[in-house]
Amino acid sequence: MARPTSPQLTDAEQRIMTVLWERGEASVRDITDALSAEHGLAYTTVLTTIRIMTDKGYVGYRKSGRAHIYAALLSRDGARNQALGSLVRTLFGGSAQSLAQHLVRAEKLTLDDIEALRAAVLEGDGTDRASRDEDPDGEAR
Amino acid sequence: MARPTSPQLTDAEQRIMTVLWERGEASVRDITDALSAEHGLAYTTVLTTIRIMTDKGYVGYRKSGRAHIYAALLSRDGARNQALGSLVRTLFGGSAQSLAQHLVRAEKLTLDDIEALRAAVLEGDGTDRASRDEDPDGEAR
DNA sequence: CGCCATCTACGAATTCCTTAGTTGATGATC
DNA sequence: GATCATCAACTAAGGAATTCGTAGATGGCG
Repeated sequence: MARPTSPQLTDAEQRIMTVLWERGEASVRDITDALSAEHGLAYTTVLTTIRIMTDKGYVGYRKSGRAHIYAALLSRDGARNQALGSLVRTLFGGSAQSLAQHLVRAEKLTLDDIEALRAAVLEGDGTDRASRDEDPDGEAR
Repeated sequence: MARPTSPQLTDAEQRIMTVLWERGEASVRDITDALSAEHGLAYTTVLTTIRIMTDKGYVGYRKSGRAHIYAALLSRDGARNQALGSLVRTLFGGSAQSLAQHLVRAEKLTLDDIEALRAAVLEGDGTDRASRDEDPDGEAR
């Protein structure tokens, strides 16, 4: 009767995932170094967090000598879908359109941005979608 | 050295906030009844949660007889900005445009939706923005 | 006026998250 | 081959979040 396990990535998990998504693979040392710029985390802190992420099935690893080389098992696109879906559901009544309107009202989207959106939807309206190069994601396993 | 206080609304807080935003005002009994459909929460659970929210300054109340009538001190728009900003920062490299492109690729935005966005940005490009009736928010205190 | 229902306040129990230290194994270096 | 550095595993600690029970106050009704 306590807090249930979050279905979302926690902050610490998010930080590590971002590094993995950017690099494809990384050792705990790599991650610790990459995060040391902004967050001065101890090596063991990263190690513990990534062990939990392994338990949760978020990351996998292969052995390279004594070290483990980790890689994301969740795609960035999947995480984006998950997070966006949750946000749309809880704060925007389930309407992605409502979210987009909010971005416009908050002036986070310019007219040029919207033109680019239209170009994207017109280009990808056929049978082949998700084959664009706008943002090189898709490194799911 | 522990988890820092979340700057975001937690799940339980989010649920209650939604009720308050929809109703404007509500007693603990009202909220408990409203949430009983989906979540079978005990009266005291809601009471405790809303007490914490009061401590955090998220909600205020007025006394009505023996009961407290609560109201949100955070606007839904403010919460949306906060949550969206955080999401864009962590998962979309700070680019709202990138988020919007993701919605298009995931087919969450139709061409009509995008046309509506353009209409909105064209309409509200002057000095008067946030005076639209698309979505009746804005019930900040 | 006394009883009952309802409300708030307080705190307990539990799980989770975050951070980090200690320990034992393992590979490299000399 | 012995020592030293590095790595994973285990342990620990403390605060946050979520849930709900108990107790005291208070207002309504007979």
